[in-house]
Amino acid sequence: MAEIMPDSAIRPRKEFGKTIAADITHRLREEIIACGLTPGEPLRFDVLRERFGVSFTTLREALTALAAEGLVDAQEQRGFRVAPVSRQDLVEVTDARVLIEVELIRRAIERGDDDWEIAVISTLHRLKRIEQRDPQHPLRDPEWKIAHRQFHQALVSACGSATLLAIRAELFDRAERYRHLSANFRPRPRDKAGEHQAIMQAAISRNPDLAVQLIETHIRSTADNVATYAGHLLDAE
Amino acid sequence: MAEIMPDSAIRPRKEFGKTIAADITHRLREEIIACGLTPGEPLRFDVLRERFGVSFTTLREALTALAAEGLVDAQEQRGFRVAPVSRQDLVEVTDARVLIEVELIRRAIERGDDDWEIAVISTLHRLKRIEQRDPQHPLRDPEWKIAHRQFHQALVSACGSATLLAIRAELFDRAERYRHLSANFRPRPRDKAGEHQAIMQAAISRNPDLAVQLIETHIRSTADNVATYAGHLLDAE
DNA sequence: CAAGTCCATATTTTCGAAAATCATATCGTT
DNA sequence: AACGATATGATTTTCGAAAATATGGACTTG
Repeated sequence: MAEIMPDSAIRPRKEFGKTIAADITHRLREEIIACGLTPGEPLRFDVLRERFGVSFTTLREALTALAAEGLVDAQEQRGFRVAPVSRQDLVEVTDARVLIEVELIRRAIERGDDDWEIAVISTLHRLKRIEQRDPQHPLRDPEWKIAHRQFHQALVSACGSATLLAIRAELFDRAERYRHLSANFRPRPRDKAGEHQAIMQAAISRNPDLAVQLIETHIRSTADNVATYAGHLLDAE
Repeated sequence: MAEIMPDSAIRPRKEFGKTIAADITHRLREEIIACGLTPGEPLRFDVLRERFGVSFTTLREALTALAAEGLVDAQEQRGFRVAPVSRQDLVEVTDARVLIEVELIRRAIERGDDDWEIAVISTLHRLKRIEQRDPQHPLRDPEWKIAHRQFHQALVSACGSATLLAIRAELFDRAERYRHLSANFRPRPRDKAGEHQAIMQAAISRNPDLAVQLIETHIRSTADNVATYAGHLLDAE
């Protein structure tokens, strides 16, 4: 009973954005990234309308925006569906991330000022504190996810290019969905805390070559993990 | 009289996409790229509605999609406007294009097969034929624009990453808008035909280092040209 | 039995009215 | 006159009904 009750009854209309459409976009994005909606699953208006308590039009706007981000697949005249996953797509996202993130970390190390250093250090600090709380399943902890995202965001924030940062953010979201996909099957997270610490130190000590190498390894090994433990989900489509 | 008449009276409803929204998105995109709409100009629903003969909702969907592409600026609760231009943005777009296009041309040269070679050669051939027709103002010729776009697209098409190709396409559009911006003030186009020919030959003869160098020069010199001849428009904002 | 056609239903897409929000002008107060 | 509050008009945003399109099943035909 309570599950079927529309959100509008228990939730304020606008949480994240100033418009309902922006709000729904945000909530749908989070849900797709967290694999609360299965990759490839059709996104029917009736269902979503009931769920979020908004109109056709507003939903359409949100879905259109997410389609542009690559999290939703728009099939003209045949509706929308959650973007499918595949080995090929995982490889593409991983390669694109490495290409861009490597460049951005170089620029950030070159240009970063005191504020940047402080942001990197403090976001890592918060991430570590949250990790102590529940070292088992970090991806299930919304706060860990936010802190993790903010640490990686802080690392490259001083790169000087809003354009590349926006592209990076989209790719990060798409990669995070794959991490969630494999989270249930992964035996135990590897030593991420140590990796983050090493990346932070390479960045703060202005060692671009080391930072780049650590970041690339970080991204690729995460993707390898996904391919290993969620392989059956990637081939099924 | 005839100018004020809505498009719906003289134009089929759907030209490019299967849905009206996709169609409007396409037409608005072309118009923004061609600077038929001034950078920074507010995009009022009443005006666009009259012009394109569609409803609020459909327009909103198109504008949302273009906002995700970076051609439109969405100001929540205060409508949309054509994305502003600036020196900073031009530099960012140029740098991002170089970063990505250089990588893609390398991959394409490595992986391209016979079909790729044929596509590169034939798109260049068509571009040259069109250039002979009207060597004065290529950017004003819609066919030249399409051929030019298709040649550059063909060059990287064999890179193997749909993800990076999509990002590249967005950046290409944003850069093309800057070319249009300066087109009216540029005294005379430099030897683009020769540059394209050289790039084609470097690609077909599988010389990645040369191709990369030529592409980077091609992109940067075009951007420099824009900065020179449209400088007054970039500072004004 | 395969393949095509037509119809009924499910679903998406589009529309214009209505609600919400913002921008501007007006007025009153200090 | 300067400032803040408030009302008014302009504009965006949201909604649910209506139109358009796709889907699946029953029926015919070769």
